[in-house]
Order: sequence, then C-alpha cells, then structure tokens
Amino acid sequence: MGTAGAEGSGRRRPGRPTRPPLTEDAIARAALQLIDESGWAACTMSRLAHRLGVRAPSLYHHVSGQQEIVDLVRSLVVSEIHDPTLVGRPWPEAMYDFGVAYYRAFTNHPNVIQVLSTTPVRDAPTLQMYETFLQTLHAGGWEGARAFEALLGIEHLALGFAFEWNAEDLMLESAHAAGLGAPLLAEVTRGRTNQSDIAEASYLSLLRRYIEMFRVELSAE
Amino acid sequence: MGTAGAEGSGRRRPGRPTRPPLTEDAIARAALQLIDESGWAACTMSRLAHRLGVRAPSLYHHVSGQQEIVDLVRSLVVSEIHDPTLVGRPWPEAMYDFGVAYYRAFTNHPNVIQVLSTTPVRDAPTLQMYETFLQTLHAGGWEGARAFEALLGIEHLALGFAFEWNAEDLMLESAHAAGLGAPLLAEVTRGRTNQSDIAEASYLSLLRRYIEMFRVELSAE
DNA sequence: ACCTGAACACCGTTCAAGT
DNA sequence: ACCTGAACACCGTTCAAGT
Repeated sequence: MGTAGAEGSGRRRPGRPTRPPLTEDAIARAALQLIDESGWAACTMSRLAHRLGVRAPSLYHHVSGQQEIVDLVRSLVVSEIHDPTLVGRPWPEAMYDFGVAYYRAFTNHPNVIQVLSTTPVRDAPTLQMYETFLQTLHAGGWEGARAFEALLGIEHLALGFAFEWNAEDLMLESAHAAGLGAPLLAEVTRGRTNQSDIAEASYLSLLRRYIEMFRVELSAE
Repeated sequence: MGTAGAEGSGRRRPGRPTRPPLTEDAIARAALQLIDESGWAACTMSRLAHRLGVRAPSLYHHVSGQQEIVDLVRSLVVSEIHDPTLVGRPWPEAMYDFGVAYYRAFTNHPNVIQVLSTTPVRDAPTLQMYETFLQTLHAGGWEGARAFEALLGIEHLALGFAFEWNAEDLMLESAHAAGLGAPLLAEVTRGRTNQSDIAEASYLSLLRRYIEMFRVELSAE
C-alpha cells in the first residue's frame, strides 16, 4: 500500500529518523487520517503538526491556515467520488452512480461530515465534480437551475444517511436515560445493532425514488 | 394600562438600570437570539454573558457549561415543532405535518443547524418529541425500528433542505471564481435569487414521496 | 527555505474571594 | 446566593530569530 517505507531507503540511516518531507499533500492526508481516527475536534493545528513531527507554526509555511486544510480534506474526499466518465452516460444511471459514490465516500470518512457539511465549498476539485454532474444532466436535457437543485438534494440525502450510518451512539444513552418517559424510544434504541444496513437500504431506496421523481417531472414537460 | 407602572417599575429607578434576572431560560433565549443573528461561532460564553449584562463565569451558576446551552437551545427550537396532538391522527397525515413543522422551525433558525445537526440529543423535550412521533406510527401499525428509521430520514431531509434554504452564499463566489473551469456551475449560481422557494418546493415534494414510499411498503407486508 | 520559541488575542472552565 | 477577577490549559495565528 503506502509509499512510506518503500521509497528507495530500505536501509536504516544513522542519526535521528528522517521525517517525511512536509508538503501540502502530506498535511492533507494526515489531517484526514486524524479526523477519521479521532474526529474533527481532535484535528487542531498543534496535534496535526505533532503527528507530522513538527510544531504548529511550521504548518503555515505550506498552508495558509485551518481553512485551507478543510479545503484540502474536502478535495481528498471528493477524489474518491469524482468520476469524469459520468458525462455522456444516461442521466438517471449517472445520477444513481454519483449518489452511491457520494454516500460511500462519506461512510468511509464519517467524521468529516461535521466539518464539510457546514463549511463553504472553495476547492477546485469539488467545483469540478459539480461541473461534471451538471454537464451530465445538461446533456440529458435538464435546465440549469433544476439540475443544480437535484445535485444539492442528493448531497443532503447522502450526507444525512451517511451520518446516520455512523451515528450509533448519538442518542442511545439519553434514550435509555429517558427511561419511563419515552418507553418506545428506549426500546427501539436498545436493540439497534446494525443500523448501518438499515440506513444504507433506506438511502438507496430513497435515492431511486428521488431519481424517478425527476424522470416523471422531466417527461411531463 | 392600569396605574402608572404595571409591575411596579414604570418609574425610572435611580442608579444603574436593573438587568433582568439571570435564569436558565433567559440564557437559552439569549443564546438562540445570538446564534440567529451572528451564527454559532459568535455564541461564545463571554459574548453571551456580555449580552446578558454579566461576565462569563456567572453563567456557570445557572448552566453546567456550553454543552447544556446547546441542549437548551435545542429544546427551544423543538418547542416550535412538538405537537402532542399528533398521536391518534392518521400516520401519513401526521408524518407530513411533522415534516413540515420540522422544516419550518429550522428555516426560522437556520444558524442553529450547524450545531444541532452535529451534536448528540440529550434534552428531555426532544426525546419526548421523538416518543410522540413513534407513538403515532406505532398506533398506525408500524414496527419500532422501521418507525425510528423513518423519523431519522425525515430529520435529515428537513435539515438538509432547511440548510440549503439559507445557504445562498455558500459556494456562489467560489463558483464565479472558478470561472472558465466550470461554466455551467458559474452560470447557474449567477442567477440564483429565490432558491428558498425552490428548496422548499423540492423538500415538500420529496417529503410526500417519502411518505408514499412507506405507505406502499407497509401495505405490501 | 523552512523550522522554531515566544507572543498575541482569544477560547471554556474553575475557584477563591468578595458582597 | 450570586457575581467577579484571576488563573489554567488550551485554541489559531504571527513573527522575529535562528539555521
């Protein structure tokens, strides 16, 4: 897998271990990894720097600040979604595949949802992904504003259910603590083990209906 | 009305103006107001205290910390949604009304979405609202886990579109900045004025289809 | 060119002290 | 009982030094 150990230096050097060079990309990957492991709140500049074998101020030689780190992380996640070959395929098919890829990327990285879903999009790769999606729908005869609306709808659905996919511990204790006051809620949350499967099934089903809804509307015009 | 000063203080008292007493409820309302005006990031303990005519540490005599303030704000917003008369009404109707009320509450307070959607539910009023919803579906013949899933789905949809309802400025500049690289995106974001209406129409339409989907599934069993 | 310690203005929270 | 200043451990960010 990673290039970390392989890169032409199998032999151990004397002296302190050389740390991998600090680059924008290395920072982005470390940030995503840190968020994946410990959540967004744990991704502070100093902790991120420490993980890279460096002090916090050093990061500012490679990125402009925390905001840019968010942009870089978004680009990284989007790279797992973006598929330029979408253009030219039938739009319902393309829309479904996009929706699934989007959902999968965020179930792979559930902890980034908190940051990315509440932060403006500013990075080129994400804007490019949007453009590709709009091109696909444009080729399918969609009007611009409507296509954009469909895009945002899919994003919200995917993010919501991907969040839920992982949200197991969000309200379980409180529901139990609520005890007598909310017996149905307490019972339901007690036995919830594989909500991941349910969330995924719900999402995929809803996505199909969402697409179907647009197909009907489009053909009615 | 009545005599010169109802509540005994129509007359101006000498000395510094008496500030309203500091209570849990006053703190909660001030916090919601502050978030509505300036966003969650602006709702720091010291700014909140300042608005209440007091210093930050004073707040800790009435609330346990920022986490409890979030709980109180959630309870406040939920009080605009919760309708105990839901139980006993036909579930599709009740579900639709719940979905609309939920959406409206968060378009009324778009800035709280960022906090509330990424924070565990711990307050009794919200748990009670969930319980009422589950009771309604239970009376309609729903199985517990499925009902919970439907509830979460509606929440995600409503939150997503309510966020979008207000997200006007989220990616507009960047889309323009993207310029030549993303012409379709740039064009679409240029003319978007009343996205509120579009978002609401999309949401309501999707909500209806969501309910219809469950009705079909339920009657097929 | 790039890393660093020290500094700055801010957080949330605690606590002994005042009244 | 309730408000306060001072303090603590943390933020993100800047910058003059160092090499």
